[in-house]
Amino acid sequence: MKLATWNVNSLAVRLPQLLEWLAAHPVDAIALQETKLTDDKFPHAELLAAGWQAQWHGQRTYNGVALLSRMPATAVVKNIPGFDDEQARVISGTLGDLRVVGAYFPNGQAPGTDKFAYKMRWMEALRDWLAHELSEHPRLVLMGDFNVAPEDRDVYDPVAWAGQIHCTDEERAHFRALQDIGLVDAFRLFEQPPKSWTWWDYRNLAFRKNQGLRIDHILVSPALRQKVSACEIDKAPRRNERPSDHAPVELTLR
DNA sequence: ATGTCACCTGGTAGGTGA
Repeated sequence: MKLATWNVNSLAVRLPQLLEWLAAHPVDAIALQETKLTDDKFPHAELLAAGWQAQWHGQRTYNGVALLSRMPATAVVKNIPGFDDEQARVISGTLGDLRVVGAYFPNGQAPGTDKFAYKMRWMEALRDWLAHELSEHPRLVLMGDFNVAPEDRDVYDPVAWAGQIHCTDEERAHFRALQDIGLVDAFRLFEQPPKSWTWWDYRNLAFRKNQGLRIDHILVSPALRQKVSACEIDKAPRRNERPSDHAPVELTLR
């Protein structure tokens, strides 16, 4: 069983690259973020023609998430139940005996802003909801663009980024709160190359200089931890012409 | 290098968000 997550930064622009990547990577499901499409514009016919079932939750201009899978997802839930939110950021579904939660965490802009406060509220609501979900779905995967670099080793220049958005103590505390309910960062279950990032700014020749952050993650529940056999970042799509600023992350389960 | 990209409005440029 293989799962993946990818912030495509506009599915309208990136659909050909997504289909190309999926054709070369035999995943069973992929969570997408920043589709930036209203639901009526979602390319479900094109995806179906390529063999992909899809569930989606979009909005105009910003955000938007989707869950593509070879088998149809059941018990689909959009956003965080009980958390009133106009932004489309979460989509969940069941695949076999696996509960999959795909999420696009708020960016947060900068500490002290309203958007940062929203990010903190949102992460707290996600954690509270997932604590309950885990009791009903022991085999659960949370994956997506977390917009949090959990540790200094997830940042190309931790000194320059200290206290900056994605790297603040508050964001990292909320990330640890997800770990406190049992979720495990699958990437860190394995020895990984140093300077492993999932996002590189479009500006400043950041990708060429490998100046990035690891902010896209796949977290697994305790029941799945022993089943994880690999977790890898695929940098290759970041070298495409007109790439997303994020790379996909892939998980292999026994 | 405040260096790009995507999307919107309302156009052939400027603002917002990331």
